[in-house]
Amino acid sequence: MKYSIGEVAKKLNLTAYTLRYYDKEGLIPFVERTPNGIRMFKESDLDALKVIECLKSTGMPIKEIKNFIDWCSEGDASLQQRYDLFMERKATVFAQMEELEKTMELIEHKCNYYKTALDAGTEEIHKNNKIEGF
Amino acid sequence: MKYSIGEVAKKLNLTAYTLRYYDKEGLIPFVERTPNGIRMFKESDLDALKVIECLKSTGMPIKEIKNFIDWCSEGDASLQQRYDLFMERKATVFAQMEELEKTMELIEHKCNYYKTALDAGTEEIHKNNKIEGF
DNA sequence: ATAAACCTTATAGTTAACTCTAAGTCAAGG
DNA sequence: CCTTGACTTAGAGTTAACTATAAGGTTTAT
Repeated sequence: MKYSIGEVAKKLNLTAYTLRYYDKEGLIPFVERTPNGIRMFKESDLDALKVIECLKSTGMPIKEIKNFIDWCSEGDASLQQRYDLFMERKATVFAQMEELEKTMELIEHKCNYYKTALDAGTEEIHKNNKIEGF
Repeated sequence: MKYSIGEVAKKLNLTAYTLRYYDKEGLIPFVERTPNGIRMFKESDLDALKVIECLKSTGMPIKEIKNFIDWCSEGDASLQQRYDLFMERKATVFAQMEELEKTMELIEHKCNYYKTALDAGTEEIHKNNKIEGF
């Protein structure tokens, strides 16, 4: 099964513009074309795009993702680099999770703060509390 | 205890440029000045900045954060809006956590994939596996 | 008293990641 | 045959969030 750029855009919740931009940036050099130049995405191309989106969601910039794509076409010589890359990403994502936990704690604290204030009808209820200044 | 813009920048791991930018965007209207116009940050201003950084880390754009800051100076009339804002943020952060879990799963899968390939000396080891295409 | 190290303003420049426009090609349906 | 709609390219425009510059003022240490 092959897909047009519009179909892939829909499937992956991207735009055709974005996919052409990725192509221009060298992220999807493996996508084949019809004789008249139209991109034909294979199933494996979709898998690759999912990995690209995964890396992007970890905050990796497109230029670094391109390095990884380049390594992929270098074959076994780059296996160590690619392993290292994912191990480093794993650490990054772990740090992001911890960061997000802390964010959640403050958000929940604020939810409670405003719930209490709302129940009391005024924020004054917190004004004695030296810890909660804002 | 009062702090200069440079001290606050260091404390919160921002730059003085960023803090002046926040001020220009109306994020910190409560920061007072010396008679000759120099910003003097109070302890409570640091707390406010921490909340701003927290909201920012949830992906909230600066203009929306400004709305919240405006609500804060409106007093009790905006308690409901502020409560709603944090409840909505809570849902957002929860969704981000779930997203990050999925990302982590794919990353860990890739770590294993490359570990196996590295041990075998070649990526060929995965070529029979129809599920793992990339 | 003079240089270093801060601060101020207004405004211009940068960066990443899109996002869109213009001009044109191509295949299918009425 | 001709229109519709999806595709192509090159290149320009957008946006958010900084980031830096220029020109100048103030405070502190020698």
